[in-house]
Amino acid sequence: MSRRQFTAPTRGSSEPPDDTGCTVLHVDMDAFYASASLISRPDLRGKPVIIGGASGRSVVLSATYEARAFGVTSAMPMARAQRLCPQAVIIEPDHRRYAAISEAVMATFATITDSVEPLSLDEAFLDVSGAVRRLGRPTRIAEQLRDTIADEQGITCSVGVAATKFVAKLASNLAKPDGLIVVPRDEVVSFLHQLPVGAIWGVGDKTEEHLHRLGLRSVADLAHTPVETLQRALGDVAGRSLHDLAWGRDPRSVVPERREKSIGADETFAHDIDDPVRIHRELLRLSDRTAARARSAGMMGRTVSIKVRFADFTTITRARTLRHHTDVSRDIFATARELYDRLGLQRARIRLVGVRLEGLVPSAVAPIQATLDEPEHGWREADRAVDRASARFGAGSVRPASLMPDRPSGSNRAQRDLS
DNA sequence: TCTGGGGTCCTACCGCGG
DNA sequence: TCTGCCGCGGTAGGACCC
Repeated sequence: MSRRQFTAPTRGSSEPPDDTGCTVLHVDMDAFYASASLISRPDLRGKPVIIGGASGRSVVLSATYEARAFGVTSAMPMARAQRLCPQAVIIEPDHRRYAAISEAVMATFATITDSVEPLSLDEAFLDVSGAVRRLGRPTRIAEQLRDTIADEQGITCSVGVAATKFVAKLASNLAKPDGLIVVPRDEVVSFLHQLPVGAIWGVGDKTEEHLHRLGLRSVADLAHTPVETLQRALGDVAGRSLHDLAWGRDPRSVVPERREKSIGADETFAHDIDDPVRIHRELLRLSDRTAARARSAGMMGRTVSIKVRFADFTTITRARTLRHHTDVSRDIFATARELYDRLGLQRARIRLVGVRLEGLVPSAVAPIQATLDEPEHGWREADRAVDRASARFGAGSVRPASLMPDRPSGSNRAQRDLS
C-alpha cells in the first residue's frame, strides 16, 4: 500500500514540518462505511461502490472515491447517485460491522493516549501531549497510528496534526484520502487564510451563503472583518467564534468520553401517509426503540419530543417535560401520542415522524418515581424482561401486539392495542 | 435533485417568580 | 397593587455535523 507520509500545507519542501506544540491529532477514516463494506468484498476494490439503502427515499451513506469521481457524495438521494454513476455497485449498510471496526480503531487510539474524544464512528480527536516522551513527536505518533490502522483493520485514514482541534480537523480534511498534514504553529494563520469560508467547521450552506452576500469568500476576508459586523450578521456567539477561528484562536480542549444528551429515533415512510392509526403505530415503535436504547445506555430522560415532517418537507417539533425521569416505553409513547394528538392534524400528509428522549441522566442517579396506578411489578420490569428476551432471541422477538406484522384485523383493533 | 437518521448547539420567545 | 427588570426553565425552530 503506498500511502502519503506527510505533506506540509503551505510549502512543497520534503523537510518534515515543525510539529512542536502540535499535540492535537484529528484522525478521520477515509470513506469509512465504503472501505469497511469492501473488506469482505475485495473483488470490488478500485470500483465505484455506493453504500446506501435500496428503498426509494434513502440517501447515500458513503461511496468509494471511484464513485465520488462521478459526482456521487454522501447524503445525496440514491436515485440521483445511480443516475450519476449507473455502473456503481450498491451495497446495503452493515452497521454492526461498522460499530465493530470503530470499536477496534478506538481501542488503538486508547493505546496512544487516554485523551480521546470520539466525534462519530469514524473520527476522533487525540491529545497526545502526554505520549510524546513515550512514543516520539506528534508526527511520528500519527504515522504509527496510520500504519497500525491500515495493518490491523485494512482501511486507511487521514490525520491532521496541529495545536488546536479546529486546525487539526481542517488539516485531516485536506489530507484526504490517505494523507497526513501537519500545520506548524507559526503557519496557522497563512494556512487558514487561503481557505474558503465554507471550509470552516460550523459554516454550512446557509451561513456560507450569508457570508457570500456580505462579500466574504475566504477565511482571510472573515479575519479582516470587524467582529461586530459578523455578530450583527450571525449572532453574538457565532460571529465572535467565527472571527476567533479565522485567526486560529480555538480554546477548546480534547474532552474524552462526552456523554450523550438525547436519544431518539425517526422514520421516513416509503410514501407519505395520512392515516392516524398508522402514525400512532409508528410512534409506538419509535418510542419502544428509543426507550430500549436509553435502557441499554443506562440513561433516563425527562423531556419527550416528537418531530413531524410534512409532505412539503416543513418540519415541526413538540416537546413535553415530565415530572420525573423515565426509560419506560409506555411513558414515552403516551407522551409522544399526546403531543401528536394535540397537533389536531386533519389527515395531513406526513413524510416522517420521530420520537426523542432528552435531558438524559444516568439511571443510577435519576430518582425513580413509582406512580400510584403502577402495579408492584411495573412497566419498568416488563421493559427489562423484554430487553432480556431481545438480547437472547434477537431484537423484535417481543413487541407490542399492535406491532406484529400481517395482522388480519382492521384498524379498530389496532387502535385498541395502542391505547 | 428532491432531500436519511443520528445527534449537538444556538437563538428567540414566553411565562413565571423574586 | 401595579409595573418593570432580570434570571431561569421550557419550548420551538433552525443550522450544522457525520
